[in-house]
Amino acid sequence: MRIEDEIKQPLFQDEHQKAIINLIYTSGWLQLRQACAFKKFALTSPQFNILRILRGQHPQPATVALLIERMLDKTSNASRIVDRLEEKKLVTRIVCPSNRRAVDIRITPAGLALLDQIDASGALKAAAHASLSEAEARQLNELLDKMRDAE
Amino acid sequence: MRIEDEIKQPLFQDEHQKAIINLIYTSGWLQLRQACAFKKFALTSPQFNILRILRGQHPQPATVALLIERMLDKTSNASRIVDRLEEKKLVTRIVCPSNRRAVDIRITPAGLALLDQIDASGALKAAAHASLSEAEARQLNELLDKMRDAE
DNA sequence: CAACATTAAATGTATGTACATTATATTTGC
DNA sequence: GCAAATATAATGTACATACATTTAATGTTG
Repeated sequence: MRIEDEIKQPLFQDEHQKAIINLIYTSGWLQLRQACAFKKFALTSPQFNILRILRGQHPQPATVALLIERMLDKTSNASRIVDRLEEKKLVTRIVCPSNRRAVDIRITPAGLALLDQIDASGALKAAAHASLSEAEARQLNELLDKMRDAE
Repeated sequence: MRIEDEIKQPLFQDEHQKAIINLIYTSGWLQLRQACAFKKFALTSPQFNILRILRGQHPQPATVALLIERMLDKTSNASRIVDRLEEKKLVTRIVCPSNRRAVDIRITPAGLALLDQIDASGALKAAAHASLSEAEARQLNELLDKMRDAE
């Protein structure tokens, strides 16, 4: 369905304005689908993202600073998302011995097992393979990268 | 900059996965720019969106249900965003006389004046006219619309 | 080495999001 | 006409976001 019909706004100032609205709307649409997929595993999207970064580092630890650098939303509050993961025993937090200001965060075996389970469920694949061809997905990537080139 | 470099993840499962990540990342990037533009006017993005819908209705009122239908993020809690706008005297809330379950929400002259001020500042134009040509913006709109056609 | 600056994370506060529940008002069916 | 169903918004709770402030450790410089 065209964005005009989705949000019942028949007119936009121009194609750029429409693209902005469309982008934000489509991102929200996707994130809702993802959140729904994670819900079965009692995870939120940001929690999943942090777990995934930690798996990428495993068995090396990550600091909060590294998590922030790699997160999609750079300004979110990684400390408190790690709090939730720690409560669920999916990660551990240990003061870094070589720099006691930093904290080493590691994914636990339970965390790794949960990610495996999510991978196996195919929940993410379903959200990803919308109805674009590979060529169209590539074209979309190029346009988005270009869009962010503004200053 | 390519998404691989932005989030320092050199490899993706496939072009679709990458497009998903790229889309969510770019949407966040845009929303941050917009939020920054609104901050000068002491508004948040959802507050601005609701004010804009109310201006579209003016001088007719809108109900909460209508706001939800038109908002970009359909699941957000319109009631509480209207609370904030009411505190700032940018909107009024009056129980609808013909259906006392509903509430008529209207933008005030102060609200209209604020939107005019934001328009005049060109804050939104700057965020919108990223570095895409008109043809590219149109292509982006087509790809996004198509993407949402999944089931 | 002591005073100051910088770094790393945690915490505080206001706002927003997601979803369930509640409070009224209205409609519907008997 | 009244009980049950439905409609409409508000409220409660957990989590996340945005941004300022605080706490503590480490670096730097006179």
